[in-house]
Amino acid sequence: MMVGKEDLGLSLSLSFPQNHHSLQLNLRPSLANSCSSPSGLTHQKPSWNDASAPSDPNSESFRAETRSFLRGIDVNRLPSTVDCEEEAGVSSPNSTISSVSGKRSEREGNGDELEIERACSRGISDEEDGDTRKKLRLSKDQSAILEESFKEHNTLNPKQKLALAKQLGLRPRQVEVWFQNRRARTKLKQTEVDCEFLKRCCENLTVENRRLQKEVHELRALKLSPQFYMQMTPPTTLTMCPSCERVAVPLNASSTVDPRFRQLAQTHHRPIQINPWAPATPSPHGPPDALRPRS
DNA sequence: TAACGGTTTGTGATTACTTCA
DNA sequence: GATGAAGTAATCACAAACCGT
Repeated sequence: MMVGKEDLGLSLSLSFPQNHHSLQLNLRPSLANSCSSPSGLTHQKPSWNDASAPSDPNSESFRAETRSFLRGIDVNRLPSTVDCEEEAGVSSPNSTISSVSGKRSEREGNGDELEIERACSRGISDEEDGDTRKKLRLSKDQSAILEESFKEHNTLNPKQKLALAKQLGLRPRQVEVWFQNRRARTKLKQTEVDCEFLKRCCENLTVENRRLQKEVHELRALKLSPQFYMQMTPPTTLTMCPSCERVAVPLNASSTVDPRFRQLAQTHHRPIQINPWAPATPSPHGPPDALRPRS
């Protein structure tokens, strides 16, 4: 994780436990790729139906062609002719160059929302008319407002989306995409946190398991010794440990008790460290949100 | 120290698929 | 069961930050 860089994205809704300063997220897919998803589904299928498109959508040459094709086209070019056509339901030969393309835009492309989209688009293209525009990056203010909104509700209803878009001077689709990405990345990060938590749980349970096995061994060894029965305190003096509900031997028990047994009795009621975030020292932090019992 | 090029990270956007009313 | 809206998962592409030379 970069230190000097602002983390506007994912830090707000996540509480990191002690000793867990940062988590590295590498969302970058392998470049050589063809990486199909684990489920074997293909996600690379382009949606254009242009007859001139390369035959194998997954081939490297196809990608190269696509890239070189896109290179001359501004990805963030705001809807001018092509996009307006798309809003009207006309399909583009290359949907990736349009920020309002696809099914979603078709369903959104009506009524007030469309009006706002058009208004926003007009406004921005006026500003950036002429030269090739770089990939859009939201301003700090825009990001901050989106973050605030996300903290309040991580999904938006259409009204909220429109209002937010209007407030930020963005298209509703952009707001929607921002929220989608934000949810996805929050979830991803939470998954990593949960994974880390479970790993620590597992480690602690392994340690505890070893300790208990050792204890069983020791008890078995004592059980085999005849002295064990002779020197045992009468059952009436046994008490129950309130925490672990095992039979405990009072520390002031008869001095005639086998010292090995007494030592065992004194040591076996150590508190069991349950909190995986603090294997050595007690931590005020509990488990990650996702692992807390939900009400 | 500045400049430069390669690498890594963050993020806007798209697409295919799933879920649910 | 069919359909459409809204969501998720996976991925791409690019800008910016980082880093070694």
